[in-house]
Amino acid sequence: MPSKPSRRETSHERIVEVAARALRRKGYAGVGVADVMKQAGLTHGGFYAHFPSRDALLAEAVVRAGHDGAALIGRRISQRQARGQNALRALIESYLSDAHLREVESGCVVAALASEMHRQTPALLEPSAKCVRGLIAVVRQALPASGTPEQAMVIASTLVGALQLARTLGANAQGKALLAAARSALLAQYDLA
Amino acid sequence: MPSKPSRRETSHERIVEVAARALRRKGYAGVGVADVMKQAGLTHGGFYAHFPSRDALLAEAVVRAGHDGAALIGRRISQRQARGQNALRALIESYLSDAHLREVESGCVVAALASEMHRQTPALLEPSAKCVRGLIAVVRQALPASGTPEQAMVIASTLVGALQLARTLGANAQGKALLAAARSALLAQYDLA
DNA sequence: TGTACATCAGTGAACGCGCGTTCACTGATGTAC
DNA sequence: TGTACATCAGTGAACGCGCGTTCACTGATGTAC
Repeated sequence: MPSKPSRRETSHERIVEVAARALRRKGYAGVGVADVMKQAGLTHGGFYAHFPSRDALLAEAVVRAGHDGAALIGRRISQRQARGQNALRALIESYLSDAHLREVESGCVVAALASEMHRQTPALLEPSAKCVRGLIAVVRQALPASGTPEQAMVIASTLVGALQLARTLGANAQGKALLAAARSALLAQYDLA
Repeated sequence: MPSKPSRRETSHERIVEVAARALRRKGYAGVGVADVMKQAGLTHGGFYAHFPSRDALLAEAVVRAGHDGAALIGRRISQRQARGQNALRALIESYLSDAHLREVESGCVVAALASEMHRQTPALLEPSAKCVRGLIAVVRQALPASGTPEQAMVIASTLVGALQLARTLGANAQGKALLAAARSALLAQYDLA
């Protein structure tokens, strides 16, 4: 069993958690050392006792955001499955929900950052690409046994694209209409309507 | 007919063009005044004779990037149609081509910026959202007469998402495989395979 | 259990750099005659 | 067509601010006896 975490460990944890949220809300460039430390209840000077550089924090934050986002969606999917819903339908309706449209900072990191990922340095690109592969793997698991890896990639693309376009149009009628269109198209395509 | 543009006008034009490319290559935050002016063959001091602020340049650059990207894809589509290809197929194969995977700075601005758009100030969000609507309209026009606005939104989502995920995985086997999967899935769905 | 000391997480002032912005000045364009 | 002058685009130095990073110091945690 894990022993009680040290003061240092709990601080580290808190910093990464704050950064993982800031990352999704404001993008890679939007994560500031002083800001993150303040939100974690610390002063900026102590930062370098935890991380060698801002980039090192970002790398941890990407991984953390990936796990957190996946966990949130995972819980939503489980709830729906507990009510007897098919796995793929649960994924589609959770991912393309009005809630996820609004929850940028706690939602899927791929939807939050996809267009910025490819221009990051290798130290950030690698964990970011891992998040993309992770999302595709999640979709793959929700597919019926007959599902192919190619289908998983295409569904992941539609999920990410639809959420991003909807967020740009706004959490209003326009954005919600786009999400609804994507939901029903995907459900129809897999005979889940 | 338009008269010969003044020195001022050609400079302005050049600045916006450079900015529109920088915007797609490096994102909203990556467009620097000094950098853009230098690439346009000018010194940074002269910037404020052309624009009241960096934000004003960005607003023009978003619009310009939208037009430029659409024009490039438009030319590719026309070429394919001239060879007798169906409009929708031409769009899908142009947008999800290996060339577009690499051409970030001259390609579709929505794919280049979608995950950052929703966090911009209204002055930038508005033209950005217009780019999204423009892309959906382009898809709509490529659809057969029986096509619905909802179908256009979903196809646009898949195009944007697939290009972004492929770019994150890299312009290598992985990225190209994702693009190919999205291409054949969309073509199959509309009986164009 | 209590005291003395060593270790260590966190503080806050300071530094340097990059970037947006300003401004006095220069050199080129173009108009008047 | 040529000259004199006014206008205007562009130059480059300078300013202020924010941000990542450093560092000497403080106060809390925890160990030894």
